[in-house]
Amino acid sequence: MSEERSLNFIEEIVEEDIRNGKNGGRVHTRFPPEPNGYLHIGHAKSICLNFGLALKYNGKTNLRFDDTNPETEETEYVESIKEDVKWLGFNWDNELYASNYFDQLYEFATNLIKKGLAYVDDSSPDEIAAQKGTPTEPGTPSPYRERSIEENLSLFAEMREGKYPDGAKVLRAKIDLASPNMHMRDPIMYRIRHAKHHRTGNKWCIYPMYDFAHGQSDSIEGITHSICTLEFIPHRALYDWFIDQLEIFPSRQYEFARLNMTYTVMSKRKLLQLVNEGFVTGWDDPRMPTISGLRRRGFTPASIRDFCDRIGVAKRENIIDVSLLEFCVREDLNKTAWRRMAVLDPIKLVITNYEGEGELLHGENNPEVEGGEGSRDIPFSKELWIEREDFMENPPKKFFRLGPGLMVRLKHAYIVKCEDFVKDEQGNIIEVRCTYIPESKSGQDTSGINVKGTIHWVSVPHAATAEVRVYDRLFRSEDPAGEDRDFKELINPESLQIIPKVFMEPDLATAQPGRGYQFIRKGYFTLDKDSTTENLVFNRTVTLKDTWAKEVKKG
RNA sequence: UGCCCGAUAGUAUAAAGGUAGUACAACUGAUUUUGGUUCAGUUUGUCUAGGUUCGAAUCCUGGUCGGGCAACCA
Repeated sequence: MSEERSLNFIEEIVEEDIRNGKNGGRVHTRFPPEPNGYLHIGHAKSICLNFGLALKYNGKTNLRFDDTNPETEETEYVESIKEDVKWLGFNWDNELYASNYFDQLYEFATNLIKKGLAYVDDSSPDEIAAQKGTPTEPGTPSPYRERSIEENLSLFAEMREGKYPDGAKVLRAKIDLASPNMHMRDPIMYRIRHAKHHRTGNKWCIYPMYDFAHGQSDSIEGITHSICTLEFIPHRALYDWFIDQLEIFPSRQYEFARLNMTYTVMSKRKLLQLVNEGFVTGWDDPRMPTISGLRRRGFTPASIRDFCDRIGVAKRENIIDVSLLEFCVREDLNKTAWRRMAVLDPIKLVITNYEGEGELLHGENNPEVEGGEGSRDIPFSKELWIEREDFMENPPKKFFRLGPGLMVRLKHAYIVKCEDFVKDEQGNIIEVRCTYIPESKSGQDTSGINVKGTIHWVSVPHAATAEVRVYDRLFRSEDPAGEDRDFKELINPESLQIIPKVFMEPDLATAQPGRGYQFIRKGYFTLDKDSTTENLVFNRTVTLKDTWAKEVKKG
């Protein structure tokens, strides 16, 4: 039933390559995270693209950690990345590390030295920066640029042996100091870092730079389509140059525009700041755009995959409306979440003419599915909690809820009519008094009465309680990273609202972790990892679409 | 002032010289025991100026605007 979809520009390239028999029609991609932070929704776009291509064209995808900078990388990040990729629903063909190739990379570097295409430079970082010139002026040669091959070879070996301190020397490619592409002006290939690496330990004290690791790793793995983001476009010339000079498998690099989303920051650096400076509780704070944050918030893998599918892949800078993500998760949860009732901001409703102990009513788990996926019992009694906002002393014309003399249906129960209400000394409504229509019982209504509104409720004596965490967008600005101010000043102070005691139907006391629940009329919720059997904690994933709220706003 | 990308409704994304379409958002209305869902519909677009062509979002030229490029980060 899949409707014909047009190809994105990368799929077009891949199909063109297959048609031409390039690489024997083989398609091999890779997802290459640096293990220096947690994955976010922007990475999900790249993951879906890379793994999606392999799935679509019967190819393979490697998970390769780009771990060439021991100072920022940690095993914790490796583990979280693996968990997130798996959770999104993808299986990699090989788990690999750029650090696997350190020996090979060292050989490659030596080869270039032997060809007179690389040299050891003793210049300081400042001197090298100065030697690069500016975009409009050519660079100038380092005084060490013309060292002999033999000298370079032995110096480079000494660098590896640990004879020099950090920063004393680097290995540079000898390319073109006048190139209009700054990246071709004798880029650094290796630097000295006496740092322990999370995988190779203290074996190395020289580490390759991105440009001398990424393309070579692609090539070693036989990657056919190396897909990265737009900022690497100027690196492509270098990527190709190294492959040409080394005469190794010609992987090809293609660039697409990274994902940006409204009301969100997406750089790992900024997300790290939010974590380190305590603006959020961690990488998996449900307000974070990280995969782990979204998971904890209650987003489903299917909804994120669907989102990535809908946003498309192109080369133009973009900023996706976060409401699309919300739409995707609502669409998925609407079909899968079990319906339950919970009252977040309670007032009491007393049914004055209801006699007896109460009764057990029934509600199907999921009205979107044939058969409702079974049902649960809902205890009903004379005293109920209802939502404060479902009663108004002086309701406007189109208010289909409770008010003096107004009737509503209690979901899965009876129609009630408001007869009276009670206020406290401050004038707050604390109780609504109603009569019910005994013949209006849900499913066997013979009353003939039609009411416009239905509200949710929870029986007072039977109610379970839980903490509910209500989230709003983390930033007040549509483009927090794009404004002049520090993005942290734009944090929404109301991004988290904790409701310590919410009344809910007792069935929710046995809610299952990882399952989505729709609290009828209030939104989608899921159990938080802080939840215990004694103290339930729910996160609000997303609200329901609320056309009434819009109506109210308009006045 | 150099080089490199890019420009289609509010936001994204199609149309490979031949009817500018789709999704989200917004707005109407119908249905509804969730003001949810579903359904029907409406509004809104090819950066600009020339050129090629029977015909241009698409090809060519100039301009405008936006973004990127000078980490021992990736």
